[in-house]
Amino acid sequence: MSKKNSEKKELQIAIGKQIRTLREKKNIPQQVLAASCNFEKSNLSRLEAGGTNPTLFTLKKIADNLGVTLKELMDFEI
Amino acid sequence: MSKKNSEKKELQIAIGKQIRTLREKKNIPQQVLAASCNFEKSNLSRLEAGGTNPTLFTLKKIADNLGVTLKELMDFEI
DNA sequence: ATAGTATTTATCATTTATGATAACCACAAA
DNA sequence: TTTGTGGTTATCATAAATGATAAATACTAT
Repeated sequence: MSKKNSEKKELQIAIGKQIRTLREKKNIPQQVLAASCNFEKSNLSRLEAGGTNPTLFTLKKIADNLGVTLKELMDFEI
Repeated sequence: MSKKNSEKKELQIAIGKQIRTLREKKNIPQQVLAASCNFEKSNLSRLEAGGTNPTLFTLKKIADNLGVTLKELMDFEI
């Protein structure tokens, strides 16, 4: 695995944790957040686990449905 | 075109403008930023024009090479 | 006119995010 | 036990982001 790809993976894990943290802070189940974002719970689980490199639009839907701005969603460490 | 897709397009245009604004503020040519991010100038042009919905990793590379945080990169309207 | 720099646009191949479904695990409550 | 809730994991197809190349436009300077 190249350096590039491990950086990518780290980033995915970081955003996943950030989403999970914000979601749990609001006591919203994955199912509920996923539904309001119009995606499957399985796919949100994958995202929170760091399994994908989300697009901006995906992040925007999540931010909106968590009641935070994109800027706030991006406020996490490396 | 669905509402969903026009929202997506608006978002793409907004992030494109934001990247261009930050890049021009630093007087960095597309070519140079693209090279430091390891992608083609043509693809950066496409991105700044709102032609794609970038992934988080792409945004991170751009933020890093513009000398801003992801949070700062996401500080734009809509 | 020519050369150099910056950008745009089009196109095509490849990789990957997302959509979608299903089966599974853990736990608590009836 | 069974039912319900919350979450995970695997898999597959499809849409789309990215990689890569080429050609065109625009503008400046020599």
